Amino acid sequence: MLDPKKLRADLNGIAEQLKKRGYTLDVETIQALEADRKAFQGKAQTLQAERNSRSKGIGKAKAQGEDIAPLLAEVESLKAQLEAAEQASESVQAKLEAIFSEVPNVPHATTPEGKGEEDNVEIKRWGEPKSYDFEVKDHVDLTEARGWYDNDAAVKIASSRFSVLKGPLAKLQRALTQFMLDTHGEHGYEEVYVPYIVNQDSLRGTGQLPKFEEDLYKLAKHEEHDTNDRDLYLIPTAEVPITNLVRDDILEADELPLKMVGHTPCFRSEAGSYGRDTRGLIRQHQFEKVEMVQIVHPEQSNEALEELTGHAEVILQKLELPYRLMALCTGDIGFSAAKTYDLEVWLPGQSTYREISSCSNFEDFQARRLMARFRAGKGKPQLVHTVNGSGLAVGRTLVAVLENYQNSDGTITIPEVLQPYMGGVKII
RNA sequence: GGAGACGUGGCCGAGAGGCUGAAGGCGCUCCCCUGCUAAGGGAGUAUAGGGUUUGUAGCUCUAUCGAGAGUUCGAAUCUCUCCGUCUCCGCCA
Repeated sequence: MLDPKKLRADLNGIAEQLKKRGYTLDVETIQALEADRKAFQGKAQTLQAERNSRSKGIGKAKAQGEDIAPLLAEVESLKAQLEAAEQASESVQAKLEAIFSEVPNVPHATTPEGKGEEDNVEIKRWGEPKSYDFEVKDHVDLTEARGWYDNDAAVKIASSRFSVLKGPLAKLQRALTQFMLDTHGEHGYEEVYVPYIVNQDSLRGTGQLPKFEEDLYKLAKHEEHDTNDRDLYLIPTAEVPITNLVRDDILEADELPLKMVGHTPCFRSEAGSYGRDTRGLIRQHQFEKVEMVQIVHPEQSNEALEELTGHAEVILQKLELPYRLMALCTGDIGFSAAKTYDLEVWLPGQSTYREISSCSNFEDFQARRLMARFRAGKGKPQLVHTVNGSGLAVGRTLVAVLENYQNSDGTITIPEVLQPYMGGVKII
């Protein structure tokens, strides 16, 4: 969420910046509501003050044994007015809150301007796509024939867009996960294990709600057993539980930066993507991801994004997978992000670069919702900045390893850094 | 799953319809005293929002005692729902 004070102070300026990302801020509606808010809230508070002081008067009068009947009658008339004023004030504030909560973050000055994917800017390339003296296969062909990838079984036990992996393939995925976690551990991230199911407050904190509910899996409540009124969801990314670790916290300045890494499955309904990437492991309802999160001092978030992106790159470099680094343009960055880098890995099976990591600086946009703050010295608590990124999407990394390391006979060479995690096996 | 107890500021802990945004203690900050150390004395020490304002300063108002709803002129205190913690029993990887 953006700072309501800043929004108020510079509504048109912010509208201008949001326009860069293709978002039109309804300035007039907000101005009208703000005027109402000011009026109603002020009135409600004045009446509250009035009631409070009179009620105190009644207490004192009663203590001195005076007749309080006339005083009671006086306050009685206040009551209806107060209730009306409170209601009006609350209703205006709820309307503003609803609008504000759907306003995306303001892009960072260094985020390139553009309308969509095609305007993203390539920052650099690393590694050369290999040339093969045989016809390359994609990851499905490489693994299905050997009985390691079974789409039909996944459909049988769940539905489309799930996968069953077996034998060396399942093990390779686990090896990748371990390798990533260990590497980030060396980068100074604390490994965390977190719930895969979260409540609405957590999803609001990181910005998935209220706007993107359709992308989430919501758990059904058991009619008889569940007495609570709490809605729970499967996590779409470990960003949600990990970032929410600092929700409602006031950290000490010297605790920053907080660096955490975690591995979780991610669950996405992929509601808007029917028909896209239906083949193989690219776009699944359930996939594995290693996620890095940094909670940082506001002045450090730009550097932190560069650093964290670099940490994601290290994984690709150690795996010797060719990739390119893209700066997403204003039209393509996510709702909560001020700046985002995507890492795209080379996939020989598709002869193209595909997104394998997304690293973003959210500045204080998430922190405001989360009420994640820190205290510098004796000063008032101020909001932290949050930065996160995939390090990496394990399922897609698996695809990349399979396709980039394939041999003419259909076997897969295991990248050197993964061999210790595969019990020394060099080829599968 | 059954039975009971409980949830108050950074922490501990009083409070049981009005004088309580909250006693007291610990911790922390500043000041005084004191050869050093130790001890002692004094002051301060929640968060959010609104108004005022050039101001994240000051002043002022409002809200907050797990969360929400209710009763009341008035709720930390009474009622209800939910969340959570603890103890005992049962079950369990």
